[in-house]
Formats: sequence, C-alpha cells, structure tokens
Amino acid sequence: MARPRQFDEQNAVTRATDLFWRRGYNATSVRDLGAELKLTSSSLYRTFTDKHTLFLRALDHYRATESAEAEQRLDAAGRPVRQVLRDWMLWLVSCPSDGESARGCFVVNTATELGTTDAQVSQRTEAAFEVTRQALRSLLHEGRHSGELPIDLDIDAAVELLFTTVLGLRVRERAGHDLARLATAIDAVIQALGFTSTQPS
Amino acid sequence: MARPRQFDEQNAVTRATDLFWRRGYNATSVRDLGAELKLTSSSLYRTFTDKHTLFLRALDHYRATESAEAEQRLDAAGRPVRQVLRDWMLWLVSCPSDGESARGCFVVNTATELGTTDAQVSQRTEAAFEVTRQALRSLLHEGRHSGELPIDLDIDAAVELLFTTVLGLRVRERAGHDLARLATAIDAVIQALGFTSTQPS
DNA sequence: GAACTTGTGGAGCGATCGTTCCCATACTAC
DNA sequence: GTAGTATGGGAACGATCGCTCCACAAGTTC
Repeated sequence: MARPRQFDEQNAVTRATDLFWRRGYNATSVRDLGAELKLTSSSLYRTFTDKHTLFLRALDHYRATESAEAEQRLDAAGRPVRQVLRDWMLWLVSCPSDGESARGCFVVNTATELGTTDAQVSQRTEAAFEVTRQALRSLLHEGRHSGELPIDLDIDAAVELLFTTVLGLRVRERAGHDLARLATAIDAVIQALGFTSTQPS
Repeated sequence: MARPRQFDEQNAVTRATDLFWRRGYNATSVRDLGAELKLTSSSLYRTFTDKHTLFLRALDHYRATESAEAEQRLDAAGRPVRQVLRDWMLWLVSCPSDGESARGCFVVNTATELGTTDAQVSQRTEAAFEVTRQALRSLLHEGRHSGELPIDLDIDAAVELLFTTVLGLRVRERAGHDLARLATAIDAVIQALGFTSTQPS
C-alpha cells in the first residue's frame, strides 16, 4: 500500500538472534544490532518496537529453529535409542561456533544472565526446557518399550539426570572446554542408563 | 600516615561479590556498587582501580570463600564417599538465595556471560573448574580405594560426568528449578557411579 | 499526473555509563 | 600548633545508552 521494505524481516531476526546469542542481552547495544542487521534505528524501532521485544523475538526464533532441530534429532524414528541419544548430545556440543567464541545454548545463556528477574524471558526459557524434557522422556519410554532399556528404569530420574547433564554440557561448550572431555561425559551418562544391548553405536 | 579509611575493604569486596553474583558483570553499574558498598566513586576507584579490576577481586574472593567451602565439604575425612557426595551436591543446590532471585554459581554465571572473551576472567573460571574436578577425582579415588566404589570404575569418565552434572545443577538452581527435581538428578548420578554398599545415606 | 501511505536516514533527545578531578576533611608526624 | 598526606563527598567529563522525531524517499491508488 506504500513504500515497501528494503530489508527482509526474517533475515533481520536471524542476525539479531546470532548477536544476542553470542554476546548476551546486556552486552548487545541497539547500535550493534543496527550495524549487524543493516538497519537504521528508526526502521528497527518501527519494526520491532524496542530492544526487549526484539530479544523476545530472537528467543522465539531460536526455539523455532535451533531448539526445533534439536527435538527433531531426538526423534528415534526406528533407530536405536542409544545411538539417537549419543548422536544428539555429540551434535549439541559440537555446534558450529563459526569463528569468534563458542556460543553455547542461547536459552541456557539467557536463563543464567537474566535468571528469574524477567518474567517474559523466563517463561520462554522454562517452556524451552520443558520441551526438551518431554522429548527425552518420550525417547526413554520408547527405549524401555523396545527393550533397549531395562523395564524397571526410573524414567523420571533418568530424565532429570539427562537434562541436567545436557545443561552442564552446554555451559562447558560455551566455556570452550575440550570436546573429548565432553564426549567422555556423554558416554558416561549413556552408560549410566543401563542399556541392555551393548552393541557399538 | 594520614586520614584512615572509614570503610572495611574486605567487607566492600564481599558486598561487591554478592552484587556481581546476583546481577552479573554488565548489569551491575559502578553507581550500583557505590550504593551497595557505601562508597563514593572516588574511594571506589582509588581502592579498586576500576570496575573490571573490582570484578576480578570479586571472583577471587568468591573462590577463596564459597569455592573453598565447597571443596572443604568434598573432603571425605572418613565419612562414606557416597554420603559426602550426596550432601555436597544437595548443599550446592540449596545455597541460601537470601531474598531476591537465586544466585546460582558465580563462576558458572560468569563463564556463560563473559564466555571466553575475557582472558583474565576465563583464566580464573577455568582454574576454579579445575580445582573442583581435582577434588572430585580425589574423592572418587578414595571411594575406590576404600571399596565403596567398584575397583574397575573409570574415574576419568566419572569425574567428567559428575562435574558436568554439577554445572547443570548450578544452572538449574539459578533458573529457579524445583529442588525436588534437582535432588532426583543428584540421586540418579550417584546411583550411576555404582556404589557397592547401598546402605541408606 | 496528484494524493496518500509507509520506510529510510540521521540528527538528537534525556539518561546513564565508566571514570576523573577538585577540595574540604581528618588523621599522623613533628 | 603546623605541615604533610590520604580519604570522602560530589560535581562533572566525554561517551554511549535506549529511544524519538522529522524531513525526505519510494512506493500504491486513483
């Protein structure tokens, strides 16, 4: 109906997500965002209201892409549960850290930086956490049903252990820890689940 | 030789540590610090050089107090290793969150906020992590030596698993997760170590 | 073409950032 | 008491913060 946009809004959100992901909320200024998204501040504010709202958009975008891919990779689809779990965790800690420093997990970084002080943010981080927990729960149920996992496995406990371990792995990835050590932790937690068939994965 | 200080430097560092711990580096302004430490900016800068240096002092103070207590609590001193480990982790996640929001672990919060971008900071966080890993390693060796843990326990793997789990617990504490669920994760990781004597701890 | 609507560029708002400076103050040394 | 010295209080520096405003550009509708 009038002058069309010269930029792609979705692409801008993607770039904003990457910047917030790497630097965190407080360390990313609106001018940084403008430079990275190639937007003037007027376009940025007209389109995204303000910095905080754009951050929420970035969080939502992350969940819709990165988190969604993670959950997709947790879908067994007939493959051995042990292998799915192992590949998934290895994939988590070897995420592309394209140049600069390791990014870790945007949700984990955000949860620790903004803690429980921002209701809109913590509602999103908690929702993301819950989705992962449910995906893990489903996978373990499938493993127990198929006989890969012991019938008396305490799934609630196993989910808590796996989920907690994953958060730890994400922190260690962000901190730049040696991938080999993270792989050791991954194999250890998988062994802890007590898979019955110990075929190599 | 001249006018004496009206404030206790050590107490000021303690208060600064608490503030940085709760809010992080970027979200804590020098004026916030001045108000909390009851210092004017001139005294603050004369004593602590600048914000970044004070932050390093706070990190060092944290390691010398909180981290030191954590490592002391990891010293078996004749008690069953299983009990030491369990009490230690429960203590970690039920740290006093005196009012306001949960503080988590200052080292973990710092490592995720500043990542690997600040060499002086990451050198300290990595050193703190290494001390914890070594304390865990010693405890596991003791458990294996006393027969509490299986003789063929892979201690390297167990250390990586425990350490990673602990980082995850700290994140979840910061995020305000239910203590009962964290306790479930703790019991699960302890069970994973395969203690031989299963007496109640 | 004219009228209208929306995006763009950029100056600039008030507030706050980390930091410095000045001076009165309060103590020691003699 | 006097001289010397480090501190405490606080104004104020330049830079940057998040954000607003406005004139102009670039389209659509008729």
